[in-house]
Amino acid sequence: MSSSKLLKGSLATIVLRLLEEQEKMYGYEITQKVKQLTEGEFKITEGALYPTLHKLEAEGYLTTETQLVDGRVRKYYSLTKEGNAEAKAKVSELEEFLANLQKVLNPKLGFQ
Amino acid sequence: MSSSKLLKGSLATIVLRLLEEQEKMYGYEITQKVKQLTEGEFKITEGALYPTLHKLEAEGYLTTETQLVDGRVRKYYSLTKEGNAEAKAKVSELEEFLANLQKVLNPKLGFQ
DNA sequence: TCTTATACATAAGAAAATTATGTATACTTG
DNA sequence: CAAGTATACATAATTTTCTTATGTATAAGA
Repeated sequence: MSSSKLLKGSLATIVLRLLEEQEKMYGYEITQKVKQLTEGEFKITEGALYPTLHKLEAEGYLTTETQLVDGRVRKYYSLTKEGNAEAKAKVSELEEFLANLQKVLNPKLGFQ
Repeated sequence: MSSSKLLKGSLATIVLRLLEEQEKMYGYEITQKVKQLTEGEFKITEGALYPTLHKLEAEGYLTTETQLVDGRVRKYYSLTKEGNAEAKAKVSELEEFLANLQKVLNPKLGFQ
């Protein structure tokens, strides 16, 4: 994820979350969707995305299906049953993390 | 930061933010403060914290002052003028990042 | 006396990015 | 029609930022 180099470790969660919302997505589509949702702020790099997709597939969370569209290959990814559970787990783990991060960033009440 | 291995890249921001709130803090104190603010959820490891403090000092964002308290050495860190600006910059950068992350995690309205 | 807490530090290794590079097709524009 | 941009995949080298392990040292509590 470029454009801020923050939040390393959230890419897999983002991918899983998007696939909860949309049955099948291919890599390039994911980069464009994230770009669109964040109005250009997040730019997922291919060097980060493809290894992440391959890893999630190797772990059994995603399955693939290749299609030829307009003379170009597209590799569609979908959640497996385990991937669905993993998506829920990762998203709530991330949300808990973000809630705790807020506590540290806004410690107004925490300091006496 | 242990306990979730998420959010790599936010530790320096957390340190700068805490020092905005509290003039002087020493390393161990920072680990305890974060632990307290997150009710034990974030455990900043020394292997992550000390190199981060040293880097921020080398970059001119922090100054140090060593004190001997109860027979033990404490190295207090404070924000420099540049550190103050960097703290504001890093915190708002992180907050923008979090806002964008929310857009991706809750894309209900983004999908047609 | 032994364990836990306080307090610093560094080194080896792992994880997860960035940056660079490569291949290939389709579309647009001068 | 040539060149650049967009689409679409992939991998390798490097960098950043952690975790884990280790080391030193003092103080307090059991």
